[in-house]
Amino acid sequence: MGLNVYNTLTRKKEPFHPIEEGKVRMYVCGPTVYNYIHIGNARPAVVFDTVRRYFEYRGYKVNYVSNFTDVDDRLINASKARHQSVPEIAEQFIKAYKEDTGALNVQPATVHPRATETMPEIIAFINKLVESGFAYESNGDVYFRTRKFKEYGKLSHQSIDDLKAGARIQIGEDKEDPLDFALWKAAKPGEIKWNSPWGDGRPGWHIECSAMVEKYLGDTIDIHAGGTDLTFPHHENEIAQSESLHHQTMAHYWLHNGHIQINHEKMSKSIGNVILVHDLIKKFDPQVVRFFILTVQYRHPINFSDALLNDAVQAFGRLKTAHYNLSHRLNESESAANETIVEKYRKPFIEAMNDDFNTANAIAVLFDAARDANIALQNESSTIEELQAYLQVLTELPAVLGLTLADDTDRIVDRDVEALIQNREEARKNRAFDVADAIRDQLKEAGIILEDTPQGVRWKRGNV
RNA sequence: GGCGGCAUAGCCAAGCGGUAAGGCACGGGUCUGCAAAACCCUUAUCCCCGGUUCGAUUCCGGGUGUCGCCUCCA
Repeated sequence: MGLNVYNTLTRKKEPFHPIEEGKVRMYVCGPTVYNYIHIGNARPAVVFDTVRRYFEYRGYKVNYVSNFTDVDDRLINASKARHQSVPEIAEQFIKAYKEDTGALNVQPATVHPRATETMPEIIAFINKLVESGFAYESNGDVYFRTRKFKEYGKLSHQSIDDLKAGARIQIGEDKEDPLDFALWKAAKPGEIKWNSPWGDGRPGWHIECSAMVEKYLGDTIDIHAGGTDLTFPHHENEIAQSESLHHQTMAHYWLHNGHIQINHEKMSKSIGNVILVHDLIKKFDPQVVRFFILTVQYRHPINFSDALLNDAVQAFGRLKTAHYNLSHRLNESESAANETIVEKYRKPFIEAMNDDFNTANAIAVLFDAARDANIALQNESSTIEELQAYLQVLTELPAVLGLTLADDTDRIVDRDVEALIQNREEARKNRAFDVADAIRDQLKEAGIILEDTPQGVRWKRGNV
């Protein structure tokens, strides 16, 4: 069975067929860089990074493009508030974005285009729309003639007349129709601006994505993705712009991730419940945050809370412990993994991911492997090849999800600790358990937890 | 008002025609000098009412609850 993906356009799961054999062209709408990213921004980054990793795992070459919106109203407002220029603010938060997503083990995109660096293409795009009658200039602004694009509403499955009720015209706008949207906005005095055939100004939000997709990926791409809220109007508008110009499908598959909620309600500034990644990863291991995000199918909403994250800490710890205990037992020994065992978990994992990237089920396979590994670990007759296979499974499969179970703590202990462990072993041999237990308590105070196993003492760092 | 998602054990979450994966927590047990880690066992009238079917958590209709988009918010 091949890969099936849920397509917002058709509201169905469809078999995935790339335009070009063995290659995937995908575009993911990126952030507006006027602040640190919140966990809602992190979800698409993590989810679609996982999609990308899975494609690569299956042998595809992925051209992954994700933009930075580095000029818009919010950046201009931030610029005024902070008395910094728009480029300065953008630069600062692009850097922060890379740090935060990097911590979540999100790989950099193949290309991260910026709106301000795509200006010639954006202006040319608008120009062609004006020439073909799909757009018109009005007092220095340029608007898209929405009704002229007959398929408008096909992505969000809304009829144009239903949409009309919700459309509004802002003060100062001069549209022919309330549904029309801005491609270019005339600069107000003092605002950052670029020269264009319609006077100084800056691009509207939707046009940058159309221009970037065209520039970096072509007229038709495989996958276009983003948060569910982007379905309308952002993606609908992108389709209108690109397809009225190119006369061909903009993207074959439209993927949208569900939102993150706090206490079962929307995370928003007005409610004051926004959680920044920047802050969250001070409290929780970023890997756990990524793991937690992936425990839920990407299209469904996720509720966030410390209690839920703490459960995830426990769950993820179980996986890490299994990996660590395998490594400890295998120590330095180099041996081939038993392929039959590896396949036993690889197969259901792939099956899960093939079903619209069902990471929840994929993670369940990881837990099955961990349990079986623990059993094998207790069984004295287990062969090195078998144990090596479990280690392989618990390395290879998590990596597809962007997770690493390998122990990353500092394994170097100072000589005093080393000596204490030795002393305790001596004491235990002599059945001087009070002495041994005292040493164990002492080390526990110092954050080192000892575990006795048939293969000798094993230690790990831990709090309490 | 238009469009859509969701409702499964104490909690989180898969499954989506043949009487329920996985995780966290709780309780009991095994192993251990004692622990730790681990393993085993235990825990579900799948929101309600109709319908289709030999059979429905799974499909259809209705209802209730809940979340969201229709405001350049991922």
